[in-house]
Parts: sequence; C-alpha cells; structure tokens
Amino acid sequence: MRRMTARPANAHQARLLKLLRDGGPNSRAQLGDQVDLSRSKLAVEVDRLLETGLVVADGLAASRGGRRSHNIRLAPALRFLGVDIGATSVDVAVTNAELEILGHLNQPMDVREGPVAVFEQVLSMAAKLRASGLAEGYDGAGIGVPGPVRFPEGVPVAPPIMPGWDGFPVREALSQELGCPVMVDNDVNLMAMGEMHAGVARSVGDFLCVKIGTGIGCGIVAAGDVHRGVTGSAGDIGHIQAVPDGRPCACGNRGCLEAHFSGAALARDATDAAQQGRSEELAARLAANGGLTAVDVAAAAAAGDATALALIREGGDRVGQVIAGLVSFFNPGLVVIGGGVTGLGHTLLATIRTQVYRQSLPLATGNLPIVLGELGPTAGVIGAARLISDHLFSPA
Amino acid sequence: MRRMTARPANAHQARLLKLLRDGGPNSRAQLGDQVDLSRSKLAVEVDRLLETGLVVADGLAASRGGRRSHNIRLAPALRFLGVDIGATSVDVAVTNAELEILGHLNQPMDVREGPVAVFEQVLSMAAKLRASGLAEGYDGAGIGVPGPVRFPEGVPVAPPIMPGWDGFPVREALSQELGCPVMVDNDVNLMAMGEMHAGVARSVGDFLCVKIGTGIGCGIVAAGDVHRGVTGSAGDIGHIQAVPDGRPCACGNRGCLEAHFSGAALARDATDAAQQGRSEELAARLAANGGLTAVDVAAAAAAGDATALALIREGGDRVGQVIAGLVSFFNPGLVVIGGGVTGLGHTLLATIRTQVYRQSLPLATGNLPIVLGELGPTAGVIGAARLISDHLFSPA
DNA sequence: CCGTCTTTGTCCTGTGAGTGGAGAAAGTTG
DNA sequence: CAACTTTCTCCACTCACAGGACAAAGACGG
Repeated sequence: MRRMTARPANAHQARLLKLLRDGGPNSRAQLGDQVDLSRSKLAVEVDRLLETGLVVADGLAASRGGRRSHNIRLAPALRFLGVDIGATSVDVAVTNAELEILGHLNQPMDVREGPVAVFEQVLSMAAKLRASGLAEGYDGAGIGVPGPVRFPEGVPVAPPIMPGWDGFPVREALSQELGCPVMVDNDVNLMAMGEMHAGVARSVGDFLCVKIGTGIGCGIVAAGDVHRGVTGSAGDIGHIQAVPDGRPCACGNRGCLEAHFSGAALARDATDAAQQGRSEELAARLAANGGLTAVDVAAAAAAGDATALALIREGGDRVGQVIAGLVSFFNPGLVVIGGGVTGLGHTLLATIRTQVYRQSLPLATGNLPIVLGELGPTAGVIGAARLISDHLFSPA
Repeated sequence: MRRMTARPANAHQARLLKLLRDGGPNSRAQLGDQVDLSRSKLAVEVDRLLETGLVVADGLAASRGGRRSHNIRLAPALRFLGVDIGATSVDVAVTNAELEILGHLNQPMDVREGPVAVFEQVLSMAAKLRASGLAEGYDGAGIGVPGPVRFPEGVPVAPPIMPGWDGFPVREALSQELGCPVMVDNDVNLMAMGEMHAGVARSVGDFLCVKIGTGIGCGIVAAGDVHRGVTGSAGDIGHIQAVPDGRPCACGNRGCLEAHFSGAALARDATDAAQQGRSEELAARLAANGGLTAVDVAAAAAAGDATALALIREGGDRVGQVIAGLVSFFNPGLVVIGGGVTGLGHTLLATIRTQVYRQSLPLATGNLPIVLGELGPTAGVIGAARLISDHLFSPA
C-alpha cells in the first residue's frame, strides 16, 4: 500500500499545509488572506499541492454573496500515529492530517521491560487500530519516551527510569517496522506540543508545561518552539533540590523534588499513612485494592480525608516552590499542569498557585495563568502527531 | 553633522553587514564563501552597500596567488555608544562598527537618583568621549539598565532597585538627546550578548550568564537569541528562594538568593564579621576604609583570612545550588559567571562548580563548562553596542 | 621577459519566482 | 434580467538570481 510520498517543495507549500492542518479546510481565497502571496502565485502552489495529492479539493462551500469557493483540504486518507510511552502504560492513537484523534488505545505496560518488548506491544496496538478500519497505513509516527532524547537522531540517552533504552535507535527501529518516517521526543515536550496545538496553550508563545506522573518533568516552549537543551535533558526538573537534606532519591542525592512529590512518592506516602493508622479512608482502600495510587489519594481527599488532603498540600507546596523559581527565571506567559496526578485537581492547583504567587515577583506573576491541561491523556499522542506532521510538512 | 542614515535594504545586505561586523574586513570572494549567493548577486548587493556608504572599499589585500582582492569593510566613521547603567556606577564606551572599544569611561553613580540625573551624567560622558576625538557623533546607542525592560518599547517596568525609573521612556528620551536610534535592555542580557559576541560564549547557542553584582541576575540565551520572557523579567533569579525561612529580603519574602549572596549581602556579612571580631583582616580594612565591599572580602580571602573564605564558600554554595536547578531545567551548553563579585575568583568558581556538578544530573553537567566571563566590565557596553548594531543592521 | 596558472571581479543572458490587472465563472439581490 | 460580489484563472511584465564567459591582476617557472 503506497502512503504519502510527497513533501512540500518549498516554504510556501509548507506554510499552506500547516494552515490547513491547524485551521481545517479553507478556500483558496481564505488561504490567500493568511499567507501574503498574490492570488496567482497562491493558485500555482495550491495546484502543485493538488498534483502531489497532499491536498484535495472536495466540493463547494456555501456562497458568501458571490461565486462559491472550492474547499481545499489535506488528503483525507493521511494518517499519523501518535505514541506516548509512559512509565507504566502506553497510549497509541491514530489521527488524520488535521491531528484529530480517530482512535485511541491505552494499555498498562512497564518501560523497564525494555524497548523490544514495548515495541512489540506498540506495534500490535498500531495494527489493531489499522485493523479496525481507521487507517490503511501510517504516513508518519511520533513517539514520546519518558526520558531525555538526542533529538536529531531520535535516540534516548541515559534515561534514569528506563534502563535498557540508552542508545537504542528508537527512530530507526520504529521507522523500519512501520515503514514510515518517525520522530522521537521526550514525553513532556510532546504534552506541551499537544496543549499548544489543541489545548489550553493555543496561541501562547512562551509557556511551561509541568507533567506530574510517575516522575516530574517540564516542557519548555520559548517563542513557539520547544527548548530541548544541548543534550536533550532540558525540563528535567525532577531532581532539582526541593528540600535541603531531604529524602534520599534514586539518583543518589537527597531532597529531590521527585522524591518528595510525584505519583510514585505520593503512593508511598499514602501507603505509609494507611499502615500507620493515620487515615481510615486510605487504609480501607489499601485493604480493598492491595495497593494505593494517586487516584486513591484523590478519592480520599474528595471524601474529606484530612491526611490525604495534607499529603496533597504538602506535595503541592514542594512543586509550587520549584515552579515559583522557574517562573522567576523563565517568565512564561502560562503554566500548564498535567500528567497523572492532575486527578488531584483543584486542591493541588490551589496550593501550587499560592506558592507561585507568593514567591515570585509581581511582574512575573501579575498576569500569569496557572491552569490544568485541557487534553488529559490525549495531550501526548496529539503532540506526537504534531511532531511528525511538523516534520513532514516542512520542505524536504 | 549627518550620521548613518541608510539601513540594509534586504536580508542579504543585513547578513553581509553582520559578517563584516563579526569577521572584520573581507574581500568579495571571502564574503561569497559565507553567504551562499552567486558571485554576481553578491557583487550587486555589495555595490549597493557601497553606494549607501554603509561599507567602503579601502585598498587591496595581499595576493593569495592570483589577483589581489579589494578589502570591503564597514564604514570606518560609524560609531556606536554602549551604556551600562549599574546600581552604583555607569560605564559608557564608544565603539566602531566592528564593536571594538575605542574609548571607555566609568563613573560612580547611584541609580536611585532617578533617570534625569543619571541621563545628565551619561550624556556628559558621551560628550566627553566625543570631545576627545573618538567620535564625530553617534550612529546608534545601546543602553542597559539594572531591571526588567519592556523590550519593544525600551521602557523599564517595575524595577525594584531603581524606583523612579518605572515607565520612564528611556529609549525615546535618549534617542531625542543623542539624535540617533537607541535600544534598551536589561544589563544582564547585555552582558550575555557581550560574552556571546567577543567573550567566552563565542559560537555557543545555548548558555546562561549569571551576573553577581549588587544584585543577581541571569542572561538566558536559547538558540542564539536572548530570552526575555513575556514581561521582560526573565532571568530575575535574585528572588528565587535559596534558604527556606531564611533572611528577610527587601521584596518582602524570606530566604531570597539575593538576600544571602550578592555584592550587597556580602558587604553586610563582612561588616558584621569585622564588628563581631571574627576576622582581624576584615576589621582592619573596615577601620581603614570606613566600609567594606566585595573587593575587601576578596583581598582578605587572598590573604588567607578564614572568615572571608567561609563567607565566599557559603555564598557560592547558595548560588551554586540555584544554578544547579537552572542547569537541570535549561540544560545549557555553558555557564558564564560575571559581575562585580568575580573578583572573588577561583574560590567562588570552585564552590559553584562543586554544587552544580554534585546536584545536577550527569547528562546535563557531563560536558558543561562553568567559567568566569572574559570581558569583565566591558561585557555590558560591548553587548549594548551589539544590541543596537543588530537593530541597525536589520532590514528597515 | 613570456606564457601559463590562479584568484578576483564584472558582464550578460537565461530561467523561474512573483506581482498585478483583466476578465471569466458562478453566485446573490432587487 | 441587470447590477453587484466573490472566487478563480490567465497573461504579461518585473525582478531576483544563477552560472558561464571573460577581463583584470597577480604568481611562478622557465
């Protein structure tokens, strides 16, 4: 089965493709309003895109008082695969060229099983989505992994929570298996791109996206571009010292943010509290499920459990303090909170806000919204699709 | 007296001007090797620049085995004014178009006297430089102020240490007085630009430039561009919490980095130590000068005074800890330490390095140089000249 | 001193990108 | 059915740019 072979031949075509991706179908006239090209030149470029099959003209739009326009849209058969590998689960989704999710699967998994096992699972999920008729094949795939990535090569480097992935040629391997171009990035960066494309960060050029899941990371967007740092580890805030001489962390230091607040730390704290008899609510849940997660803490807090609330507040204080520092440093226009623990909801958010607004200078916080992500678990896969589409919709 | 009136007419010309600024005089052939234009097109653009007077052809270069080339250089009469307003002194310098310092003045001053008084002083210094024959006039000026700046307008906003400057139209006022274009930025950003142009950060795209003077700030360069944040307060790290429940700070919080280590804090600590009899060395200097500054502490430390050394180490630990967090977050390729307290030299640097290398993840620090700035007090004025030249050497 | 080679710079022509206007096509409205 | 709008196409003209031919100016060996 032949998939997308063509790429935009020049910057104009790339621009048009991205406009159609982000703005949906458009007439030639509407496109002309957005690109600062003469109508004639625009017509030429659109015609060339039509020839390549990247875009199609389907039907006429309603008249706006004159001749009806032809709708130009991205080829409806284009399919992108978005993969978001977390520490304990995988998300795989198919999107169309406008990055709308057509189908989405989520399965539990352990990254520590290594790339081979995980890839097998990802490929079977991709095959299942294809088999269900959502895609005849994939024109490109984006994949996020929970660790630093050498971006140009698409290779994880020194990932703390996923040993066995270090140096594994993710991009190349997946590209081989799927038979399409692949781009790899850190999962947090993809979440940021997702929220920038279709979530709360639409049309925000400078923002931070803090993802609190099993670990903690931060996507950094400056002037509309993701900042990845020189070795791809930018945003790795989990090991910033939050508590002087605090708890020992897996990294060898003490007092790391991640050791004091993250999905894993919260679960451990809750279990301790339950076992020590400090919370009946949590103890009951522990007995019922045989284990506790952030979800249990959220439920207990919602039920009014004081211990659970205290845990959330304490954690929120830690994260808030670190975020306050980052806000002073980076002066973003928006802070997005996402990841697994967003189930903790308003209590967490309120605590973080209090810390940030109290500790950062008014000039930096005066007009700074701190909000929860809008897309939840789909942020990562949408970001992944966006990543590969950005790549494919650029001149070859 | 007529000054530079022309601006590059297109991106090619702008590129050529910047090449000549950063690389010095060049032949057409050498320029051609750097710009990816045909020789004919290049010749046309160079001719146009010659017509405008922005560049001149002066003499022939030595032969390299064939016809001798004509030297093309930026107009030798072009003069930029670089102004660096600190908390307690002003630096003013004249540069040629290659941003080489032709004359440099430094005078003590107190920003708190307000913009009018300070401007008077700056203008008289600029006049003195002109009178000494270094410049017939100024083609542009860059100015750095020790506080956040709304960059597009060139107006300081809510600057904590310089009340009275809030909202003062620095750019417009100075432009009026000098009769040339002016650009305004934060002093730390200009230091970063200076080190990027002619100092240790040459050809580094992502780095941090920490300036420790009366206060503490950090210049952020991402992908070769200064990141200023949405309100111009990016890099304002002086009020990041360094010590939980630490010393009260002028900003109203406790434990701010600036309250624990900066030129001002260090002077205060040293004075306390001298008065409490903890250091004979410092006490002697206090008696001799009637006051202490970071310079005294540096001298005492150099003389082997244990208390002075301890003060430096303690401060270095604080700054190092904060920098460690920023390194984890931003993943720069270089950290430059500059500002008044660089006189503390190797002791300070060693302490900072220890903290950063100990607290940040190996991937971020593995190949991370942490060095002192190369330009000292000239970094700011060179950065200022670079700022305005970047502006003037861009298409109008 | 002279021919050959190298480097630098200029000139000229062909190509393709891009603009802007004329006008055709396809509507709406009165 | 005429007048007006909006959309799209066609065409002629301009300008940017590449690339080759060629002139200028020097090095170098014989």
